[in-house]
Amino acid sequence: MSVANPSDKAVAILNSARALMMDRGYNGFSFRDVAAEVGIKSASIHYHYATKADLAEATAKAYREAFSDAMDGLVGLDAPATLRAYGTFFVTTLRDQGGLCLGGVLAADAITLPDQVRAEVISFFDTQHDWVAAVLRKGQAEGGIRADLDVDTFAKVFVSGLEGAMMVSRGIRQPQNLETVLEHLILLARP
Amino acid sequence: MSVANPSDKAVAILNSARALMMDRGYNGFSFRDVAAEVGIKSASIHYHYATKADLAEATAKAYREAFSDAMDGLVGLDAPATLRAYGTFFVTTLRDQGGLCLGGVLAADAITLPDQVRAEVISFFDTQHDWVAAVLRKGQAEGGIRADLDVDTFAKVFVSGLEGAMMVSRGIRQPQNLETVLEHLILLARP
DNA sequence: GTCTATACGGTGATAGAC
DNA sequence: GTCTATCACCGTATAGAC
Repeated sequence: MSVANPSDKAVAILNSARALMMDRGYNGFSFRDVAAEVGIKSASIHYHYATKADLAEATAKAYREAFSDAMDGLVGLDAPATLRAYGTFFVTTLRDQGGLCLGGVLAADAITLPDQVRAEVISFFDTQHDWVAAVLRKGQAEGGIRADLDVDTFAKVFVSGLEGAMMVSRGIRQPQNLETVLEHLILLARP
Repeated sequence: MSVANPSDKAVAILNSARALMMDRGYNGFSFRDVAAEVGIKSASIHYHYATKADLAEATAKAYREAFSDAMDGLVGLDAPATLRAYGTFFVTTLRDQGGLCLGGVLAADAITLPDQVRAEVISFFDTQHDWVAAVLRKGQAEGGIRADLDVDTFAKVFVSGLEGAMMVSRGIRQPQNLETVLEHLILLARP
């Protein structure tokens, strides 16, 4: 059922673009790739998204919002467990889809991105850094996080550590390396 | 002077390919880009390197060897200072050339890489992890590194943290963020 | 060693029929 | 909304003259 507002096809295109970009980056996917997955012709995609920049921008925005919703769903856990659940988003993506974080992929491609997509990347990491820092701050108050930690800086180490570990782990064909890095990062934050 | 063994042009092509790949990734540079920089036609590149895969492989191999030589030059420093000098390789690359580590860029592009290039990526990170772990182990013996640290795991956190921070820092247009992450990683390793 | 010329597939994008 | 047809590139790669 459901009335399907922004058109089912538009959503299908967005999902396909997201999966392809997480796998191969902005320069590694084409309208024809998306068309083949969705079951339409590449020309038809332009009806929903005028340009590749528009498609990538919409994809990045939807990803950022969905990621924020997922983070907001992490309640009722102490700080270390929250960090673990957050990191498990990355672990699951790599293990189940073989893909990277869309934010990280686009950051790597940043130089070649249209401005509007680049702006989404900046917004994505601002959100991530702020959210992780807030978790750490609460953890310090509860005693689960080292009291002498600079939370804003450690948040950046944590996020960049996970992003880098995703790429390196996939690159060296050792996906389980990501989990190792995640657990060690959490360990470093504990008292 | 100098007799110039592997042909000056071949070296110039390699250097151009390295800079372009560090900036835009494997799928973001072309034979025509290299040709324009070196001052020849793109067809002439094929005389030195038959295919793009061959060129990328040779570039990655030269990068890995040059990086190893640079690491071997870091002697006479204690462990924290060695880690700082190592991390400064990354900081300098980002600040002076605006480029990323070639290993990290290729890891991000790993899915789309020819096998021979992918193999170089694996070799690169094996070298990095082993070298950093050895520095940490020596540091533990000297007392400059936390004795309870799992050096093999922290080495991976350190390398992935720098790789991720390079991409994120450039992506959000805050290159100085890389230095912040580097210093914090060193701090976390100290007793 | 480098050139010109060219082959040939992939790419984003548009026009216009249905 | 989706299609076919087409465009104007750009990509790697090759053949053969110089």
